[in-house]
Amino acid sequence: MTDRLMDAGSQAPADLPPGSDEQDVRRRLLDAASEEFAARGFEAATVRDIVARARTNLNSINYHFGGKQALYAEVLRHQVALSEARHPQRSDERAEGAPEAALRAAVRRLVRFLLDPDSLLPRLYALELLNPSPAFASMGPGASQQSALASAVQGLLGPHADPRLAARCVRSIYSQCAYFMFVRKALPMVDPQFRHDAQAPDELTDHITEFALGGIERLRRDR
Amino acid sequence: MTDRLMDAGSQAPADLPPGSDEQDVRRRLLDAASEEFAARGFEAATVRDIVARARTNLNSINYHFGGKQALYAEVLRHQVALSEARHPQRSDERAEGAPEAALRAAVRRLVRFLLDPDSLLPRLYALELLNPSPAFASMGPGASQQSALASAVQGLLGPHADPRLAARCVRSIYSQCAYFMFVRKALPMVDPQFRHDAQAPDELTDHITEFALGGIERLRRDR
DNA sequence: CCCCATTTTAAACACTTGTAATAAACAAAT
DNA sequence: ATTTGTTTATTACAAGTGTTTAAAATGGGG
Repeated sequence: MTDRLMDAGSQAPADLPPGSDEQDVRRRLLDAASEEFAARGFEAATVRDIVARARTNLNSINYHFGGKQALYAEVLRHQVALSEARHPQRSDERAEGAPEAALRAAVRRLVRFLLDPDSLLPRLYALELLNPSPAFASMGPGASQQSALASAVQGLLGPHADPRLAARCVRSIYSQCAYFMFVRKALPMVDPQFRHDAQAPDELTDHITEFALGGIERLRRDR
Repeated sequence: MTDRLMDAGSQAPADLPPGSDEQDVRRRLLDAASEEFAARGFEAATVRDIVARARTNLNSINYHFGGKQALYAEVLRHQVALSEARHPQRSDERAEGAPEAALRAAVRRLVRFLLDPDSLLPRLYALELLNPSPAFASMGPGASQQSALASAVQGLLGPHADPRLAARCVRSIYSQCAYFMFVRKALPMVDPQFRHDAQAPDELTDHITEFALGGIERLRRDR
């Protein structure tokens, strides 16, 4: 009956000394589950595969997290935190400089995040977008990503622009980046000539930025 | 032992008279499976739910199609054929007229196809893109959709344009359309202000076309 | 040393899955 | 009317699922 959630206060302040004794299994479980969920999706991923990858027993998930669903929710939170640490909001994105630079910075951050081969979040996020689960709300559906884009677009369109036009432009840019989040796995089949080099993110950033600058400029003139 | 595939020659020429006697169950199965696969994905969809929806028995799938996978492959082919009938390649898309008109026509066709609420293909296609199955190749991964776009972009960029630039522009346009194919289900959560009216496709077409014309024009000047 | 809370194992459970085996119903032709 | 080939219906099965139960091990304070 001693729920795992209750001893967080009794042991949390002193569980680091033994080299992450308590956190060890939990961490391994979190990592293994992240990979399984990202690779196969929530339903297709099995608790047996997860515990095998984490080198622990079948009951661990229920003991440490309370079930498969709770583990999944924790995985989402964990990966969001991880990704936010790896792609911090840089200071120059909100800067007052040229709107073109702000747009380029926002696009670059988005592209790097979505193409980061070491992050499992884009895949998990894409799966959730295609098939939203109750845990989706906890990810704060990409609002932070689009906010930087929104202010840059606002700067380019001018303060008196139609907000709906601005929203459409933001979506036009965001969708070009998000595309790779969705088709990553099928990219060789649908876009065989796409090279996944180290410089791919920068080339992509340049193209999307220029394309967007042209599109925004034309729509601004059209009124 | 009498395989269903063998009597296609012996009964096919005379199975229509009794009001689609033979085709009836098969058709119902195909329709039910299309909806289940589109709603839940291949693995999550169960043969029991499918046969229940088709108002037939559990063995029908194995008898008429030979298994769940074969049924799925048939569903993909069926839906592709259905969609191609509903969205025929119009003659003015390849016309020699103004490249702007060609682009607008290609975008319009793409948007209408992807936003068609009565077609299950976009969902099935999105599922396959996110998680390609062996049956994915049989869909001819959207090549026909992008070819119209490609020729329009080519016409706008000029005959001496860098083919890689043209490919990037095509992808920029296609991704803006495909975005809705992926996020349709989560649209209320990620884009609450998007109205799914009857005129939504046309507004979308206009915006994407103008945005793309501006982007292409800028990239053409950039060289 | 021993008790006790915590954690780890291991086994079992109840349920669902796709498919195979088998039986029943049906329709048409001899 | 009976036989034959085809379709439908029912049942059974083996494998896999998440979860529960209960036993074993662990590791510090009394």
